[in-house]
Amino acid sequence: MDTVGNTRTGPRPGLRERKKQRTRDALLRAAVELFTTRGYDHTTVDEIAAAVDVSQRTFFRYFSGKEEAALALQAMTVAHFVAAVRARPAHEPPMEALRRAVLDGWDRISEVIEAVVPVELYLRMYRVIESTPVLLAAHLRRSAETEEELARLIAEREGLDVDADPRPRVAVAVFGGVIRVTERLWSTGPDVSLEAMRTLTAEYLDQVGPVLAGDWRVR
Amino acid sequence: MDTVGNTRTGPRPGLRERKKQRTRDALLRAAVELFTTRGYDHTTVDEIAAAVDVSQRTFFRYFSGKEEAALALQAMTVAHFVAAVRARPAHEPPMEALRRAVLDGWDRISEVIEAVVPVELYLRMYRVIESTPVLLAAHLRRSAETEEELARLIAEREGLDVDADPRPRVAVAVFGGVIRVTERLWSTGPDVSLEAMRTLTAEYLDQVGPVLAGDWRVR
DNA sequence: TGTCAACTGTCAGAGGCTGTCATTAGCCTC
DNA sequence: GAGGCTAATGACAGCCTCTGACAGTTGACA
Repeated sequence: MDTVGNTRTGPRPGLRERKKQRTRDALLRAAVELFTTRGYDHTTVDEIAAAVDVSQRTFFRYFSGKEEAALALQAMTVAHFVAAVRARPAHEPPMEALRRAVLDGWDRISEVIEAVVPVELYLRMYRVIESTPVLLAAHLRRSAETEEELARLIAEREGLDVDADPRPRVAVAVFGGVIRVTERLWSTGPDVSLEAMRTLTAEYLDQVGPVLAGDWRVR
Repeated sequence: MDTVGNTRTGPRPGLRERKKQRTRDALLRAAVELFTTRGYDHTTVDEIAAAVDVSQRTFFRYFSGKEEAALALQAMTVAHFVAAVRARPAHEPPMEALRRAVLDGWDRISEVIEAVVPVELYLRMYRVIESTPVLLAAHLRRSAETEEELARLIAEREGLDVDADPRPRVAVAVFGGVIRVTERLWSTGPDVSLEAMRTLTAEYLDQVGPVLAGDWRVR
């Protein structure tokens, strides 16, 4: 099964495969639905399984744990983001490529998510993640893994050795740091629209340069 | 009780307090000892409690969970780092203050840690954290909290409003991003000496400027 | 010294997660 | 289309983390 979970392509699979896909989708939907209404901590795996009329054991055959179910939607968008970076023209400077890839990602998010759940639900889940300590922690760890992948990707683009030249990892770390700030501000702020996320991201990325200039008091 | 755990100052406390401190230290030592030898996942709370001859319930009265015990040493050094930033002279530019505070932190780490466990054990524990998914996740979440605290601190230094001016948060995010890269490289690399950590940190922080310059191929 | 409050141990139980094994249900061949 | 093969599932049993409740113990302090 596709780890990321919802790539529907190729020839029509057999009944068995279709059934599995349906079960997984149903579990994911039920989980997100419950998480966003009752909260992550107040939702038990038994409840999720019961909502889909499946045994608890089966839930754990589709998801490595409660956590994975909660982060599955995120994983999908992240995968598309990485693909977008990979697709950027080679002549773009690294930071520029990363910047355009995220902003593009936010623009295309509906296409990716809507196949499984309404985007609105995805946005609500995003806030659950940000406000639930264990989920935030897991999310940050995954972000670290993504950063490693991106660093290798950037190094390749620029014809560098990731383990010899610090710049790819530093670039991605700087970028990732800013992205995480915007994620948190957006999810705790008043305007949770996609447009707000876009402008916030762009605005904050623009601040990296000024920040390095020593004296901030002169604006 | 002090959350960070091991600030021994002020007048000599009563027998009860001293006993509590001893129990906590013993639990922490036992935990770290077991984590670094058997590994975090293969150590149960029962084993830690048994090693100190205390009930499992008591362990949970001193630490909110297994995780907190594993990150307690880290928490101590982080607290000292934040204090160091606070102590930097006001005329230093933000990034400079942060940089000097970390490097200072590494220099003084023995003074902070040695009161509880040998530094060597601390360094080994550091690597356990970095190589244990759940611990790394928790560590990253705490780092995010620290960043928020630092952002407020920097904003205050510079006479800015954290919620109005993006720069404090961006600065800290950039800094934190680089620090985390060095942490990971160091803990997975061949040379785990303190000196290696110091030079790695300095070297990588120096790369932030160059990274933002567009064309990397011209070195 | 006796009372109070803090600390501890014991017990019971919820919830996440795993191994095992029997049963069910697609799939494929003859 | 009957039967064998194998993947998927359900049903337990059990480990581990963590919490609440209650009773026993031990410093602190008048």
